[in-house]
Amino acid sequence: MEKSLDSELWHACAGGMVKMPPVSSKVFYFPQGHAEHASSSAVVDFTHLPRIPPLILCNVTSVKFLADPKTDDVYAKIGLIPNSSGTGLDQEQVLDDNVKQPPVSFAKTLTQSDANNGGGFSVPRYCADTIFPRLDFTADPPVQNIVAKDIHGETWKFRHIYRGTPRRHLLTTGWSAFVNHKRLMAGDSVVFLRAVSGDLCIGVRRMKSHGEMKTSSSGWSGLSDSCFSAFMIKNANGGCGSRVSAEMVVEAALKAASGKAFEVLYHPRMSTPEFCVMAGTVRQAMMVRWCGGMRFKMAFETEDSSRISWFMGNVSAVRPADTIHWPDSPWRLLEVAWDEPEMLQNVKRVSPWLVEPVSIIPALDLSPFSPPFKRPRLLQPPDFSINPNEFPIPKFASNLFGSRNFLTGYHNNNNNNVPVGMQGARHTQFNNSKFQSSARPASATNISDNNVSCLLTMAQNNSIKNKEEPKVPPRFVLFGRPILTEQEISVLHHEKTSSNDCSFNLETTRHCKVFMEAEDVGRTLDLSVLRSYNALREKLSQMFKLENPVMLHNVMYYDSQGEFKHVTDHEPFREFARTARKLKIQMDSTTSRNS
Amino acid sequence: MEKSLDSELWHACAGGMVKMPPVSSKVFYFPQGHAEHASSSAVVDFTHLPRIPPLILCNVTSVKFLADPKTDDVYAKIGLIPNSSGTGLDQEQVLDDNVKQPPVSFAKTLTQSDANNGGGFSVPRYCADTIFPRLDFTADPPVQNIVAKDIHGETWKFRHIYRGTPRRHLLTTGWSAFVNHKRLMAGDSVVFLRAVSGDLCIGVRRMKSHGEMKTSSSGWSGLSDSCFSAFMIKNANGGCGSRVSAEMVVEAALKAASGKAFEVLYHPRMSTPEFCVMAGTVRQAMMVRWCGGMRFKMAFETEDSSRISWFMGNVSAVRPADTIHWPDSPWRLLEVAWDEPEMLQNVKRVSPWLVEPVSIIPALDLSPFSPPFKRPRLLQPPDFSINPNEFPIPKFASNLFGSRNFLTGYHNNNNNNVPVGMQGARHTQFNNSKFQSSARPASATNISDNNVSCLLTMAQNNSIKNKEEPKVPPRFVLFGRPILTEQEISVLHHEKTSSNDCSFNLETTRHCKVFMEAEDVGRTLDLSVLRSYNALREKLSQMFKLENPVMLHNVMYYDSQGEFKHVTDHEPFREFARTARKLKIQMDSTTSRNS
DNA sequence: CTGTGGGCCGCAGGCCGACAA
DNA sequence: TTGTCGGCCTGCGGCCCACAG
Repeated sequence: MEKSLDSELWHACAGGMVKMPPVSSKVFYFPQGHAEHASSSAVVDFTHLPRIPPLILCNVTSVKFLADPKTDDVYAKIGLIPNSSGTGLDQEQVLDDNVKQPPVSFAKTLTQSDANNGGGFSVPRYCADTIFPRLDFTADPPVQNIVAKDIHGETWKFRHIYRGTPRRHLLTTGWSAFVNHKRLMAGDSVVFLRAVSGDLCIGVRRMKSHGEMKTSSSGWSGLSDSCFSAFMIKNANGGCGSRVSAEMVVEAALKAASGKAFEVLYHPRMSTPEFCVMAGTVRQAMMVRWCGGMRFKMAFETEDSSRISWFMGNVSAVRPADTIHWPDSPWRLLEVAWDEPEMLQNVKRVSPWLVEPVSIIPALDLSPFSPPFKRPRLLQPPDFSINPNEFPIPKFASNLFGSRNFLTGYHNNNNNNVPVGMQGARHTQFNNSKFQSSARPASATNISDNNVSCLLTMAQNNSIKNKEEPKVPPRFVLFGRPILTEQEISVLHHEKTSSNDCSFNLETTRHCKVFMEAEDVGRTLDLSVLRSYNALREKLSQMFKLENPVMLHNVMYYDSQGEFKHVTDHEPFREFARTARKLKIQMDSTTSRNS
Repeated sequence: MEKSLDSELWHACAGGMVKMPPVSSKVFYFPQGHAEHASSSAVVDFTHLPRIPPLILCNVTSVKFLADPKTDDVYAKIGLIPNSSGTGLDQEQVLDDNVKQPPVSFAKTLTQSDANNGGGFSVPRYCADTIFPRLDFTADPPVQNIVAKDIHGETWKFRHIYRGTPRRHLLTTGWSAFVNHKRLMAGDSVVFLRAVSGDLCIGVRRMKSHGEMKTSSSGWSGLSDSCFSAFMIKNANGGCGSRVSAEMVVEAALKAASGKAFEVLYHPRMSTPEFCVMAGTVRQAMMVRWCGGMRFKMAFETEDSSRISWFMGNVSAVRPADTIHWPDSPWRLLEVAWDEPEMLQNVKRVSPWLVEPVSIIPALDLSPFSPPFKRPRLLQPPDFSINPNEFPIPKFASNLFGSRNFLTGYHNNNNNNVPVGMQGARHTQFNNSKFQSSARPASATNISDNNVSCLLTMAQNNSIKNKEEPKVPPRFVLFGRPILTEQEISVLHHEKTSSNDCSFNLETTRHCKVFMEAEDVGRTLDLSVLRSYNALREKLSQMFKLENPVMLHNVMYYDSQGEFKHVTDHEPFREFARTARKLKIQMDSTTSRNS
């Protein structure tokens, strides 16, 4: 029943930043992080429990790669046993596993055209050339049927054709069925992968929901606060039972504290930091003498999961995240001030092993443009005392690593308090000198109302655009859903708030497809052919079978650039119709509803 | 959030046999019945709990009529508080509530054509005439939009048109949306109802799944064993969380036993008997000196939920259903042998208040034609001892009811072991003296073939004629009802007792209209135009789509004068056709049934 | 090279009368 | 009286090319 799925495809779906600890390796388990990860909006309450150490060294006994049967959401079940003997592989011993090349894969974020019900998928040439079976180009047109397995091992057939002027690769027949079955939307990604077995695989990566924008005003998916979790639970309610509950956290933490074997579930795409971290990684990070003002960089996945981006900031304080319950925990030990604070509003604290010190020069010299962190914090005692019983690593013991550590050379060149905390093989391509030369504080963007701000992504060339969200009454804000399961379709019903007022939540997926309550599933509203605001009113009136054209109180949408827009009859409507990605419409139908 | 829904529509959806106790009335709560009702295939386990009385007198503090938002499955939430003071209304005080006429409603089981995505719904004329708003027949075609509210108050709009050749009423536009939204299939029923407010309502009654037929080989839905429940749970699995769980039962039972207020959920369409029964009903039933061999009848809902039918049987034993856990419980006290055992295979035991003794004459006097029940059983100890603490009603204490009891006179006249156990308001129109005066053994009609006989009642003018049943094996005895209400007119069904043998119960009302089983409801058999016995045979054969003319073993009827007649091909048929009021026909169709 | 728009075609949804049960 | 069938029409899904960025 619970068979570990294909690890290659699993990792491709999980994203580039996810590295699962190998079996037999040593990790630190963080109950705090586990609680954060739990899909319960209520904070997991440890107060009534016996004291639990903030981090527990464990051996990894098993790792199962799993996926939600409905949503294809990947997650892992990790078997752990608290390690008192010190056996097990430390990080450097298992590098080979991590270093081995992943199989060739290609991820593409779906465009409107890919995701709309029009039919086809535009295959990037690189993907067709390197991953798909070779076409016979002597045929006219060159065409073949390809078969791809999804994460569950289900096979999907697609017609792959090379046609059009100019010629391009397309998936036609079969694609629409895949999109509908997986309920993909523009913005989601598909991953094609040629497994080492030779099988072609296809995976799904959901967009980090639009709802996230509203809740967190962050388009970033890397780290985020627990308010995210609240959203995702609600979202996953109708779904599987595989989410992490508060009870599971408590159970795991108690077992860990008492030395018993336990299991944890980890959802790599849930936007909370890993809570089972390779022991070596943590140890290295904690060898750094963290102090206020230190400059660092940290990797985040871009919104479309296609790339990794680095953000920079300064440590503004070093102190435990929860001084009451976890006074001696290194979890989220660092309070940080980002160079681009608007982008990462919800990331106030990070754990040391997630960041990498970059600055040779102490941060005290920052220019007036830098974010206003509090100087007094810099003067707080910079050394954070860790209970040596739990964390028996000397703070300045880089020499301990000796020549076995691939970072040694780097260390030796920077031994004047220089923080070092790289993790895994991920950053080997980094050219430090280059990075540091370009690292400078960004200008601080002042945001007046932080309840309604939105931040978006994300440009071609790794540059970040920031857009502020207009202030609107919250009831009109569309709370997007990343996925519509069969169950959820009817959740997306219209809500009759009063006798004369209907609020419809519509989601345009793709181009013009509108998901509505069950009876109207699949009905399409072709925004693109509508030339005017009034045309929209009439069209909606038709669709909902209202006797008179609806009064639209409010139409708001996110366009393809992630810009939040408010539509009125005075605005250029065509632009709306062309670019709307998600919208919410507040209708006033004083007439009763047909059908 | 949890607002009680429209009671009229709720009752229409729940079915004709469901009577909810009014607020302030007194009921007996049966933990055993509650456990049976629980949607858990695992038996609720009371063994580890403190002893709980088998029945607990409670006051009804609230009744909320609810429906599952997804499936429209109706259920009630009943607030109860154990009654120690004896306050609250007893049954007879609330008769008025029960007696009031239900609003006019019509249920139709969906045909393939109705449930197709082809589009429309064929409206039976009766429904269109009596329930829908009147069409303007001067228009061509006559057409209107009708609006109906579902159980949640949502409005649905349908185009109602009168067209086709020959003309018929149809619902077109809007119907498909309704079918899809409610996920209706052929075999499910819709209920149209004209509320007292004047609103048109539309409700849904799901088929008691196909599986049931196989599981139980019973088309009846009234009472059934728990094997039904197991199936229905499975059916409802995807549904709401409002089902009754074992935990809820335990909680309710504990609270009830300790005198605390509690709430129960009751799903009327789950095919388990009510476990909150009007106190008066239970008391009356328990005043009967139940003993083996007693003859009774019991009402069941027909498969299509459209009508109520009566089955007869004999009490084969009187003893608690669960001698170990509930040794002194009246719940399912009677072990019964049905006249038509194949029909009710799963109903082995019933509670006394669900059945009604029918025979005036002690079963000992039955003629040799009578069914061969075992004499020894009659000699078993007939008195069932009930713990007086829990059930403080003397067995022969009709005097306790005093003048408040409408049955008192009747009791007094029949104190020689005569079973009496009338229930509810159903029989209030019974005129006892009249009944008794006319009660005499009918001349035993000697029937050569005792496999086929029939008997009926009836009269024009509210007078009741009592006819003794011919002595025939009980399985073929149809027991008519003293009064035909408008509802009851179409009580009919056909029972396929074996592969080659169909037995049809037909009831003619008024002149010549014959209603038949679900698929044929409303089909008329115009007796008056039939000139011969053979014509009847052919006609019936047509109606039931039999390949050959049916063999009529027996046709018997009461005419408008209440005379009992036996029709053969030698009898004057025309007279039969003109005067028959009720009849039963036993067919022999050696040919198998079409369609 | 690849995203988007529009044309076009086939099919399913849905309304109809014919016909027979 | 009403269930089912086949016809017919419309609108949507889906495949195609043109064109532009």
